[in-house]
Amino acid sequence: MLKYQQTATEIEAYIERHALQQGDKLPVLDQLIRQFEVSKTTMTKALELLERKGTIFQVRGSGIFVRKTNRKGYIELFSTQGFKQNLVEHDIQSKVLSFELIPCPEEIIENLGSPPGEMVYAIKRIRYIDGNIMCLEESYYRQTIVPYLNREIVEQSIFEYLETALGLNIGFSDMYMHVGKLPDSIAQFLELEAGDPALTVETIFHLTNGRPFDYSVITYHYEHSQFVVQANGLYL
Amino acid sequence: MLKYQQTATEIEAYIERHALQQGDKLPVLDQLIRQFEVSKTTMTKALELLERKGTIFQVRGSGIFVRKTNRKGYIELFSTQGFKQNLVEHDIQSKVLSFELIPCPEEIIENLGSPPGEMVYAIKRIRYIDGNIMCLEESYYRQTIVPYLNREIVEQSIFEYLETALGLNIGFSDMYMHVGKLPDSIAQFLELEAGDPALTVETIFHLTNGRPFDYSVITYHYEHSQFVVQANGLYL
DNA sequence: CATTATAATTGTACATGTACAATTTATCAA
DNA sequence: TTGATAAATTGTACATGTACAATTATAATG
Repeated sequence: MLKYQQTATEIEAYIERHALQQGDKLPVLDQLIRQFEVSKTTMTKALELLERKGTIFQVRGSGIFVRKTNRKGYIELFSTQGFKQNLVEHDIQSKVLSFELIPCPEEIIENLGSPPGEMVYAIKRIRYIDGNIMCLEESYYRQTIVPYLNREIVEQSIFEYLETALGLNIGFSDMYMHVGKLPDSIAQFLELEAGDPALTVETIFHLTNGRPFDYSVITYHYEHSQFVVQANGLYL
Repeated sequence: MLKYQQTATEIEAYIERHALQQGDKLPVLDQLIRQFEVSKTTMTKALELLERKGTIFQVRGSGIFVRKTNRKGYIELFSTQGFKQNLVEHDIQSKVLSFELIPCPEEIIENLGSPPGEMVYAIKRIRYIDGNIMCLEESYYRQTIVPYLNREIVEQSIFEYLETALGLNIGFSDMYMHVGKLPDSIAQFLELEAGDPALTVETIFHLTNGRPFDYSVITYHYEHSQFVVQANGLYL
């Protein structure tokens, strides 16, 4: 683990240990540097990371303050997959509806940039959050990049397997979101009525080297999912 | 404008000028440093900014590559307000339904952290994208921070006024999203039926110093809005 | 010709240091 | 007490430099 990531984790632990709340002030930068025994660069990067994550905000001339949402039960939309809720990890279960290795379907090719005839793992599963149906997920993994998957892995967290067991470096993703009426074919999986509202999120995941390896379509159960995003201005 | 922001803008111009496409390689770091005549720190920060923005991605040992979505017509969800679409700014119009200065309503107080009795500008407007109804927006601005607003400003871009005319520094925001069925009261503004699907986004905007100044609830027209987010892993 | 080992390329991590801008605190005048 | 002014505090911008890890290109080997 990189030093600035490690430092960020330690600062999070510090916040937790001291039970700091929204708006509470952290030690001054110089103090943090001495306290955690890192250089200014490293501390700055650690703080920047936490700022992007929404854990703190920094005010020049004033100090470094913790940032917390006061709402509970929201899913963090950008938790690099792996549905995390505010502070609390929740109980996520998966029921695998289908799992097969097939030639990449036409309509997926453009999203994954697959060469013709490439094989992909096609997985359909229902995901539960604390016992409630959260979403239906259909995902496609390029076998060229993910050489092996099995039903057991797919019942757990696929991404954790990719990162730890396969050592893949997940980089960035393009997400496309829209709202619409549920078609009957999907409604039945979510135990909802056709025509009910639904949020659909298509995501193309890339490795750090830019190669797309996973295309997924997630349809959320509108009653069992709400999202929080702690954003930082992009300016420019 | 800061040097690294300026540099980032110039690199964007470079990409545009050379008509670089998805996956095309930029000059190597050292070359960029010489070419744009900045230090390594500045160039790195500029590139990091563009990476967060989703304009490029960097691969160690390999190079810097441009990143572009191939889909058109999606609204960038995190364009620091000011609905921007992929590359193209679109024609945004606003119809002001109501504009008043009132004591902060009960249910808004907790979101804005207003002291009791504080006055807020309450604005309700419909926003059109290329002539189509995009969303209904209800927003509340604390008069303590935004001392003056008028109907004319509100018909244009409020945020631009805040930043340029008032010199406010917009920092970060908390967004809460959920999907549901339209109540009749809102459906009529969007020219939809009650029960139709809708995405509702509540946002609390803060200044760089952490003070919340704007709470807004936006209900999107499900047929005239879809969103793109180009995310970068957060790790940790 | 394919494979493996080696070297060159290229971006990232990290350290140190200077200057500065936004904020807060202290000081002083009215 | 109030309000302006100066000083101290504190984070950010920016420059330079070293070391290193991931990738790619090259050379050596069978």
